[in-house]
Amino acid sequence: MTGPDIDLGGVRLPEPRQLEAYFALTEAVSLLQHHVEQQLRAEGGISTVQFQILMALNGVEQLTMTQIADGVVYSRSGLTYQAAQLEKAGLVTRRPSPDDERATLVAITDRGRATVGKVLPGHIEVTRRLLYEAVSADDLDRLGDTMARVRDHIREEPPRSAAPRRKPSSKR
Amino acid sequence: MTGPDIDLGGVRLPEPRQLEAYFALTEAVSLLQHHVEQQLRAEGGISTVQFQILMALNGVEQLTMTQIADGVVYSRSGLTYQAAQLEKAGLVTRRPSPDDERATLVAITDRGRATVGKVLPGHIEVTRRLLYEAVSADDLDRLGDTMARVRDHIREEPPRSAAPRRKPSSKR
DNA sequence: CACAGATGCTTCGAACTCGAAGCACAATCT
DNA sequence: AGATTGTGCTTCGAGTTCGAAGCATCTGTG
Repeated sequence: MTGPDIDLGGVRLPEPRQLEAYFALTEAVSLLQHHVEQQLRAEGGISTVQFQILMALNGVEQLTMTQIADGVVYSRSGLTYQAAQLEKAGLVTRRPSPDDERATLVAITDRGRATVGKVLPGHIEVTRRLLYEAVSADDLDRLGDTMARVRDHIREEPPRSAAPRRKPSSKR
Repeated sequence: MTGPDIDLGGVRLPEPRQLEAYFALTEAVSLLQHHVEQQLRAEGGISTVQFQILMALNGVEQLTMTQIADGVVYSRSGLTYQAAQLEKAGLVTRRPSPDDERATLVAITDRGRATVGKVLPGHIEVTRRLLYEAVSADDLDRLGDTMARVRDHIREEPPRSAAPRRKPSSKR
């Protein structure tokens, strides 16, 4: 996996190709997300996070806050805030779990489902126009495979809250 | 999340493969950016945006706010805020352009360069561990090509909400 | 030159975000 | 059981973000 890197002043820099891939990746996704945000706000009055929460709830009966947070890359407190917003807008309901008094069960309402239905076409249209249109079906497949692998790889990362191994490891 | 033939509000969704690619893409990048954010904050006390701004300024002598904004996906007002933060921290300088009194010229300071140098190794390490490690050099090349194409494609998009090319109605 | 519109940036208000701290309930230990 | 530790979520404060509106300057046209 580790290609031949350039050693420069003790810092191993990745090859230009690697950097290029990384920058293109983050920039393209930023641009994509920006357009998506606009569309969701304009057509449904919701944010991307809210849309993601609604999508997570759409197929299932209900989820706890923790279960939602596991699916969405988001802070717990931020999720609390957004869940409150969604409840205020009548798109979800919240109630304490009967099994565990600490847990909050969140469920999507008919109105929430309606909002998803109203916003989804435009969302798909945007992604189609910006993403699918730019790459071949074949490349898109490969892209999906690669990013799924990256996603799983990062998910498997150990929590780095207490392991700052700060060692240049004198291998010179 | 649901079956193969998803129909919400009479909308036909793209192929599952396409959706999978899109979701994997956004999720993986979100996870990656989260880790990057942590590293930059911990080792250099700066945010991702600030890092991007510094990186944009690193090679050149100076840039206007607009030029920076063109490179970073970010709102103008947000850029003003962050530039003020960076100036307060002594990492950049700001001064009005001699050519155009409206324009603000931003330049990185030695201290700014030092911060970049301090933070870059860790940044590279994180991307290596999370991204490069998960995919083969070959796939990474392909990924870079694809995302560069997507980026350019989106950049070419007509600014649908930014440029009011049609406002002939009433006089004011 | 006058002046209307464009351009570059900042200010403003409101909304959003995060981590730390807090609260209440649950599980585990002795 | 009582005490201790863990878990699920919310609250809180500080900082960040955006778009709209505002200000100053520039440019094009007559």
